[in-house]
Amino acid sequence: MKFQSVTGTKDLLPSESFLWQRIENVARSVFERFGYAEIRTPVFEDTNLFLRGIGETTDIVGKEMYTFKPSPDSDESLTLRPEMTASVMRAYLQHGLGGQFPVVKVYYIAELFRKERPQKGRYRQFWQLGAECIGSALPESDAEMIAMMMMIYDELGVTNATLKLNSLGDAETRTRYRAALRDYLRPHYERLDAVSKERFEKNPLRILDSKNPDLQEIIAGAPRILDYLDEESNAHFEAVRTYLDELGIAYSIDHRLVRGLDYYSRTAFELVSADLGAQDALGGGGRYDGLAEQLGSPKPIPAVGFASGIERLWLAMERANLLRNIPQKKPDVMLVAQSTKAQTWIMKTANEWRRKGLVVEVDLLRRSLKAQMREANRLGAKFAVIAGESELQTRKFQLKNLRSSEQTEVEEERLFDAIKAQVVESL
RNA sequence: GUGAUUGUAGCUCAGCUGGUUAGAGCGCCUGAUUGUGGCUCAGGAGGUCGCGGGUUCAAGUCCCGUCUUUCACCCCA
Repeated sequence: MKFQSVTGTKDLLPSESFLWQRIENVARSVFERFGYAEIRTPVFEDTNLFLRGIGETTDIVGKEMYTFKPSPDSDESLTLRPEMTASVMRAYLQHGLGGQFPVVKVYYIAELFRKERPQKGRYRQFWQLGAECIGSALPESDAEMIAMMMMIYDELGVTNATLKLNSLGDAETRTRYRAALRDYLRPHYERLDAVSKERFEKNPLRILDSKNPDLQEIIAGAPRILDYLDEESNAHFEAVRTYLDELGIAYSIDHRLVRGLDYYSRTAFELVSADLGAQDALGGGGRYDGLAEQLGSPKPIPAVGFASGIERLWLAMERANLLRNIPQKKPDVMLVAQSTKAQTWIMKTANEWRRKGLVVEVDLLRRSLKAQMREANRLGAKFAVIAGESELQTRKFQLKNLRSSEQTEVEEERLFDAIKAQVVESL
């Protein structure tokens, strides 16, 4: 084969696109019930936006971004977006949305790009659905964000998953905690693996994430960030928990759920699926009160958001057998022609009926009557109308119900209503 | 980026230690009724065996490279 899709990218074929649409429709429906409006931003941005927004030391910026120049001799550097939060905040600041609305609530369903080695549920071009709530520092917005995310999963039927919750406190909390964690780990330093040793200096919080079984004992004894929370963060966290309890949303505290970047604060959450492998995070999010300032805002702007990988959501639904029950739109009727003259009648009639709202199929290959009937059956059409010489003369057509196999003769002017009535009935 | 793994018809796969025209199921097409689907039966189309080198009298089968798939690591904002 001469051409194929590039490594880490995937085609969404017609046979399954309706499943994808189902996920999108459920998500949109929930977002809108929460009063969130869609935002669409360009797929590429000034590279500096992500350098500032994500942090220059991270792997993403270092090796996982698709960065390019608009022209060979340009000084400009552009990057395909590896995430949405920076873009949304940029748009918020650029258009002064905060000046028009005290709280801005937006959602997106967007494709993102990261140059990672592909594996299960992880592609180089992938889709996320997510939301950002900008302008409130209060726990109500955290709780609402989590509730919204959970409602989407719930309505899609994804229930075999655990919501993990933690609080990162404020910047000072993390400084104190990081110091405490290093103090704790220092006596065990020699027992750490190479990766953890490197993290010890760079980002000791990440050591808590290590999957190395030899380290679990050490990790289990590590101090917990929740014990280092400042008073306000603690109150905030308690409030979020109370709201979740009241809303009937189950969660488990996971003090190992951490985020390394400085603009994160307080609430962090993640939904982990039991049906997936190593890439088991379905979605997650948290509070990022420090991001706006990093992107040049003169004052801090509190915000909270979540994002969810659609490919992984898909995978989880597949594993849980949830994709099988999603109905596919089938044709209401197939118009079957038996001669060239009938072909003309069919073209004309199909067009009229489609205008009036029916889903009408017509054979485009001039196949035999038999083949057209077979096609009607394969497409799952509810009815077939057979038009041949005699029908055109008598203006009475054969109407066959392909479910019951009943066939009746119907006058031309009554055909549409006869089909319409039964199609509506069968829904 | 590291380590392993996969690649034969549209799809899922078989093909023993290298040996004649590469097979099956499903799907697709045609017919069994010159005006009718689903079931059954009978035919049929469809394959550069990922690609490029090499070894050999002979390679889908062995070797090397490359691309791709998958799994894990790194990382996951």
